[in-house]
Amino acid sequence: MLPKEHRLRHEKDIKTLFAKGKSVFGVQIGLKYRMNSLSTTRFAIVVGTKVSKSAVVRNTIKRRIRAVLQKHLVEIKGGYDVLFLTKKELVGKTFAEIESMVVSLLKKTPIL
RNA sequence: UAGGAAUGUCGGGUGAUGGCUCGUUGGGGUAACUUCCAAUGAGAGGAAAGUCCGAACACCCUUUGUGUCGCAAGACACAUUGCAAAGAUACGUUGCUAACGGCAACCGGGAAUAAGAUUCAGGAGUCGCGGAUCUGGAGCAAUUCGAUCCAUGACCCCGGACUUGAAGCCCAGGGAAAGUGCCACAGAGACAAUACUAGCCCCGCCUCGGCGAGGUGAAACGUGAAAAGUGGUGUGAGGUUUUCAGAGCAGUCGCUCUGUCAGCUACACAUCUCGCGCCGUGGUGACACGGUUGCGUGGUAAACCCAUGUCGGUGUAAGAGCAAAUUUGGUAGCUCGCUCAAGCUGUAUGGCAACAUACAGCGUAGAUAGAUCGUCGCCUCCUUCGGGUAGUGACCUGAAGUAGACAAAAUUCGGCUUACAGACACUUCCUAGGAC
RNA sequence: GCUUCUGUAGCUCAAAUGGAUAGAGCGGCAGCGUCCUAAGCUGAGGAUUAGGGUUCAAUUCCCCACAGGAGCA
Repeated sequence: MLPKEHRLRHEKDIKTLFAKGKSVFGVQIGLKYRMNSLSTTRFAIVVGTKVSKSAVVRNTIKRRIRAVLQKHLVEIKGGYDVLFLTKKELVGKTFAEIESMVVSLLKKTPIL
C-alpha cells in the first residue's frame, strides 16, 4: 500500500480530475492526470464491477498496480493527481505484464 | 466381518528482504492537536458471500406515572409501555436460547430401497429312496456294479412374483363438521347428484298438429385424478388370461371339453379397518393403546378465509461531539460510535440431547476510494507428463506447475441458504452372517 | 449499506383469476421457383432461467438459487 500522502482520497478531487484531466489510453489500462497545487503526486485506481464480478479479482488488480507504483515511486515527479482506469482484459495478467504496461503508459505523460 | 446411511474437524507450515494499517513503549516537534523517527507486537473466512430471518445498540413514535418550570396552554427531564385500529405472519408437541423461519429430543404423516422372510408343477445342478427295461460288465449261482426311462424326496445356485419391511431421507405438519369460491375435457351428476330431450301412456286447450301438466323413459354400464367416507379379508356364485395334467376331435402347425396353481376383473353377504364423537388407561404434551347399540359430511386453505399466538417504526449513511470560510445555528471537514465480545480454550457437574452452571487459562484485525501485499527460498500435500521393478494395483524415482478449490472484513453477534480442490476422525445408527 | 422489479424460440413480443397440442412476426435450415441471385410459395425444427414443493393437473401458486435491470444515498 502507498503512504497516505500519495493517495487521492476525496470524491471532489476525483470529480474535478474526471472533468478537467488529460487522458492517455493503452489496450488494457487507461490513465487520467492533472497538475495539483501540492508537492507530492497522488494516485487513485478504479476497478469497476464490469471488470469482474469477483471482489477477489478486483482487489488483486488494485494491489498489483499499487505495488508497481510503489516500486517506481522514487522516479516519479511530484505535483500531479493520477487516476488509473482498468478494462476487462486485465483479468489474469501477471505482475510483470502489469508493470510494463503501467510504466510505458506513465512514460507518455510528463510524470515519468 | 460385509453392506447401507448419517455426522464432526481441518482447509498449508516455515525463513529472508522491501512496504501498508493498528496497538504499546521511548524520543522529537507544537499553545494544543494533526504529525515525524526508532524499537517491538498483531494483522481476513468457513463460508468474510447471498441479504433470507432474528437480536444487541441508537434515535423517533406510542401508553402511563413522577418531578421541575409556567397563571394557563404546554415545555423539559427521568422511568415505564408496545397490538388498541389497520396490516403482516412460515403455526405438530416439549424443551433450549437474548431472540429466531434457528437448534435438540419426541409425536404424526409421506415416497422409496437394501438385507431377510413367503411363494412359484420357472430354469440349471448335486445327493438319496423306489419301480421297469438291458443279448451291458463281474460271478457257476443267489447277487452285485453300471446305463436308460418313469415317479418322488432333500439340499444348493440363478431368476420371477406378491406381501412384509431398517437405519436414513422428505414434510409451510392447525382447521374442509363456520362460510364463500374453484374442480377444465369427459360424464346423468363434481356435492346432499339422478337433469334435459326424443319416443310411449294419459289429461286439458284449441286454429287438428301444435301447446301445457303428470307418469313412463331409468341402466348407473361407462366417463373421469376424484362418483358419495374408505379399503382389506373370508364365504358363495361368476367372467377372463395363463401354467400343467387328462380326455375327445383333427392329422404333423391345431381345435374343443374337464380339472388345476396363480393373476386380473367384479357381484352378493359377513366381518374388520379408516375418519369424527364419547368412555377408559398411559404420557407434561403432540399422541398411543383398548372399548363403543353413536355418526358417515369428496378434493383444494403454497384460493379467499377462520381460530390461536406473535409483530411499534427506521437503521451505524443509526446516532453523539468539535467545528472553517461567516456572528448564532448548521454545511464542508475531523473525532467518537469501533471492537473485552450473549468471546475463545480446557476441566468438572447436571441433562438422552440442544444447552446450562462453576472453576482455571487466554486477551485474538479494525481499514475509510477502504490495510492484510511484492520479490526470492525450503518443507510436505496435490495435479500432469515420463522412466524403473512389474500381470494390474502398488512402490521407487525424474521433470513441470509451486497450496493450485470456493472466495476477501466494513457496527457487532446468533442462525439459515448457497459455493468449494483436497485431507482427516474413524464416531454413531441400521441390516445380514459368524464366534463367545 | 439498504429497497425493489424482471426472466417465454437465435431476436422482438403474445398467452394469463392453474386445464393440457405454449402462439405470431423477423432471422436461420430444407424444398419449389430462377440461367444464377433476390422477391414469392411450401415445409420441418427450435423455448417457459435452474432445482424442489403444493395440486388430479404448474409458464401461472410457494420456496430456494442463478442472471440481468432500476431506485435511495
